[in-house]
Amino acid sequence: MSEEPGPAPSGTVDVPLDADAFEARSPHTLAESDRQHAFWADAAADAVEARVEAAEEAGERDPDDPIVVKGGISPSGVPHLGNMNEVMRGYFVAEVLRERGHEVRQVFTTDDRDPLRKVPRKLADLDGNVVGLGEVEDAGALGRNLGKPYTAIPDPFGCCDSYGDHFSELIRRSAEQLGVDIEIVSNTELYESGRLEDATRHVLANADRAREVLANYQNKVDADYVPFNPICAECGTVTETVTGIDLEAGTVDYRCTEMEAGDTTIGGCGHEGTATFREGKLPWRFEWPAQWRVLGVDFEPFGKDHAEGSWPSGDHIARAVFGDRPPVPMVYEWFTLNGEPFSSSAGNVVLAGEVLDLLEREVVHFFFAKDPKRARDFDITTLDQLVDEFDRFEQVILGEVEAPETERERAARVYPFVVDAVRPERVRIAYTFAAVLGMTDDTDLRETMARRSGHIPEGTPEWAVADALDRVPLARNWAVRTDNAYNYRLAETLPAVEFDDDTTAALADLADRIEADDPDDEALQEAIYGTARDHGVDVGDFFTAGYRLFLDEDQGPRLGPFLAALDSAFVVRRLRLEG
RNA sequence: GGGCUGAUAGCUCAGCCAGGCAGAGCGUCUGGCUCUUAACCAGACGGUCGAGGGUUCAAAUCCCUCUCAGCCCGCCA
Repeated sequence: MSEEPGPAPSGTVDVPLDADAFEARSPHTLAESDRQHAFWADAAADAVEARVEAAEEAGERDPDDPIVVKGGISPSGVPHLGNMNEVMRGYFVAEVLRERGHEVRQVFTTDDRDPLRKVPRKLADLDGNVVGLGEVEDAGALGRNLGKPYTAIPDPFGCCDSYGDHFSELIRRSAEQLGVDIEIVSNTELYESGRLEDATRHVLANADRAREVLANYQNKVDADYVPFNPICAECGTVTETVTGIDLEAGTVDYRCTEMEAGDTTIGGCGHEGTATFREGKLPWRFEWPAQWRVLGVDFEPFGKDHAEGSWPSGDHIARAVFGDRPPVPMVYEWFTLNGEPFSSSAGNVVLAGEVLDLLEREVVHFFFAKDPKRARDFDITTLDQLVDEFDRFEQVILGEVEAPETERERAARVYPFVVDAVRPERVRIAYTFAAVLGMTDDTDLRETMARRSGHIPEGTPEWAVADALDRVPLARNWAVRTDNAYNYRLAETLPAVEFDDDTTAALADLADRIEADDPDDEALQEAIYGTARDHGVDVGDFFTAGYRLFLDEDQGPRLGPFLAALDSAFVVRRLRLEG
């Protein structure tokens, strides 16, 4: 197998093939930004605008074309919150560019032609419920499909056309739940439709150049290396032994040999055949630049794992092999979950949908709007702190609290990208208190308690009341999930209690006072103290008796306002130990 | 071993580009509210800005060295 070396592709003549002479662009775009911004997405947007301008001046790009922001992952398993960086980081840059008057498309490649390299231990159904491998119908089928593209493997849940489609659908749903409109592009579809055919032909036509450049980054590249992996027509695995190339016909000849896949070696079937350029895939290091070319990508964020390997080689290959201008890169740090790395196999995952059962979308956006250069822990036990931080951030921009100049500037710039609309009349119930309100499922009672406690001021518009109360089920879910100090439940029926005679008499007395005067929250609080004193009951013990009676706990929220907010007939009955 | 990125109050984080009094919130403590009770108000406590050195009138900020953590330096993606 030998190719005529041919002339260098246009646009690549000045690009050195040696990595020492090439000098890849640093992907740490934010750190290198020459302008200070309150919001990191502005710094990224500056770089994108500079790229677009340069490309237009060079005649490489039509000024009428929209700017393209891309992200992408393999649909290899459960798409967790950390994976959503690929969606959310690009989203903020896209929104900033839109605000600056650009038309922007946010595309997302699902790299579904990648081969399955190991059997996942955890899967998730389309509703986002994580299940163990053993819980699906034919778990063994996955093991028999090692080495095949995700889109060529049956969906273990039987609901989608393939394994790849299943997890791509989960990614799509997650993005939708986060309120981000992405155009999902199936990599398999790019190959099968022929959209990647020219790029594939180009790489193979310049195979010497491709080899020489990639050899800077990967040791296994030798004279026999062919930058194309055909799919075996016999066994369906992605294989790598190419024995001949026919550029004219757009085919390669191959022999299906064994292939290293992580720790395991996937045996080839030995089949010898011919595959078209649509029946295989480019190796990742070429595929990424090929996607940039075909989709016209201007900006691409990626995790720190790509910063030192894939990015420099991708930058180099785009320029030296394709003669293309690579997109503006941006490295983001990874998240951890509850202090540990996200790990599907260890079960340390949380999906976007699950998070949205605990937090308003705005709060999740707020989390993703923080500086991507910093590794962050998403700690479920302290979500109240995150929400408090968001609430304050909101109060700062609305001028409701004093704050240092820098904090005000940052809030003013970032806030509009985090919320759907800036609504000064909105009301937030403190997250922990919202969790406490979740002690009852009675929504009217929740509202009454929120109003009486001052969390919902007089004159709040109806929509704002409804929005504020929407936090209650979220905070309740959190309290239940973490089983923390805010996990109260209003005792629907009389708990098993035993009080001494003085306490019983005092409770009955308190019932009488409530029945007679219908005291407001402060008056009721006073009445509790007064009653305890009158009957010679220790105040602390009396409060505990109250919490026992209504919550079946030893502690609780401020008792006066709490009881005042409840239906008084119910309170009287309970105090008399009648039910 | 080499490279990249990060480290600021108990916790969550601003400030660093372009040097100018060490900041915010939460938590804690104290006090207030006729009142031990997770909602409210006031105040206080809390710092070797990871360590050391250099430049400078002045360093969290700029430079160098080091420590720790994550990632990359096989293959794959």
